[in-house]
Amino acid sequence: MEERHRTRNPDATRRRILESAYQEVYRHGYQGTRLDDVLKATGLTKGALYHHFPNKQALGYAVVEDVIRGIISDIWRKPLEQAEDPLASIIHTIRHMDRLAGDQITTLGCPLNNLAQEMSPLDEGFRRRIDAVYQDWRAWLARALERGRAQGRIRADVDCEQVATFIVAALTGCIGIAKNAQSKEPLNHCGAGLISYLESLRA
Amino acid sequence: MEERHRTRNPDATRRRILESAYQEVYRHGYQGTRLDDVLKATGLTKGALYHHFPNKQALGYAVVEDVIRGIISDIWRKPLEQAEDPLASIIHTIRHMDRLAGDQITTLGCPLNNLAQEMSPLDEGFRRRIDAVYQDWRAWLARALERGRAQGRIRADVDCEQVATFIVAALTGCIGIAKNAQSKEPLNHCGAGLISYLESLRA
DNA sequence: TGGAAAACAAACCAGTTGGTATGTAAAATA
DNA sequence: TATTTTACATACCAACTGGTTTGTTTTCCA
Repeated sequence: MEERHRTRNPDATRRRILESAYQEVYRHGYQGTRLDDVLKATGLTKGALYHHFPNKQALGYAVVEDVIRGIISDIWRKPLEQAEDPLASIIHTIRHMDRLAGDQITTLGCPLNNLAQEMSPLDEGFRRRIDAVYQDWRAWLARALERGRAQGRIRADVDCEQVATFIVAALTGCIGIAKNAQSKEPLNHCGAGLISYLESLRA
Repeated sequence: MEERHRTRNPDATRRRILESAYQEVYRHGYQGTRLDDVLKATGLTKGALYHHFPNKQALGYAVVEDVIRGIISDIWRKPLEQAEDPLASIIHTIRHMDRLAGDQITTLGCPLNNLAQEMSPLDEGFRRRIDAVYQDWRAWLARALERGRAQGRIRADVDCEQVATFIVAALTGCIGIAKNAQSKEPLNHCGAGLISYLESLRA
């Protein structure tokens, strides 16, 4: 039986720090994130932070691996695995992106892409961890597309790996456009282009 | 007659600072850019910097308006205006992106997108200036597409504005993927998806 | 049950960084 | 030519920021 601690709960503390760090990084970027601000939102102090993480970099790495990866997974992995018509599922997710990913997607963009564009050229550790999430994301898409192709719903000549890469790229680009415009409209406007491309893959 | 000053040339000094600032911002982001580093590359000092720019923010704004805008214009504006077959011109530019935009495009990404993703949610002044460049870029593409449609080279049912937006988004996304992978391969791999979409617009 | 280890809090520190005050030589101007 | 203005250089500073040290209270375990 799991025992409930009222006064201390290190796992929950770690998660509180991580969640706050994620929000700060999402809003201000990694370099723009101040550890004092991360802590202010939790009510904790430096002692707690440096007990759970050796330094700011390790906290940033953990945000990628423990928070952002889970967010992408929630939106894409399960729906794709369970979908009867994979292509329809992909299109559905793109169409309802703002609802599925939260309002912040329009104003703050894709948290994975944000970190990728900021940190990939600066820190190889970040780059590798971010790339691992992208690889997972592409793999979930590619496997779903292959299933659709095996079902005969998708054209036989479609290169599923390439299409998966393009979907990730194009969708990321669309979200980025919406973020810069600070409006939902371009996300739908631009997503329509991606969807029309996807429709063209139908058998 | 333009007189050549050997000892002082404020316009050239301003441009040296701007060019160096562009490189630093391109490499480290705006928040990651240190004014001392910008100056180190020029051999100038704070006195020169703060004579030409009131503060770091104004320098950042000038990088968008005076440097990045020119780079995008060089790559897209003239080729599109002069192209006989606009769609072929677009595809050509995408195919030879690494040559046209320089090697840095693979390792450092799109300078406009970098700043957009970092600064749009943080600074309205940045956002507006970046958005103005995006609007120009889309307009150049949309006008070229309309010309192609009028020529009968592009399908009559194509929404040129929407396609232009999608091209910008998808290409930006492709460059971002290549940057995170730190390799040219995904740029071509991913650009192929965009090109196959563009081919489908042919009449 | 008592000592060790874990989980924090609080105060502090040194390096960094955008910005400023002051000085000075070259150009423009009157 | 005298004077003002421009175009910088130099030295300096206050605020910020990641990280450390020390102290205290729980929790674990032998």
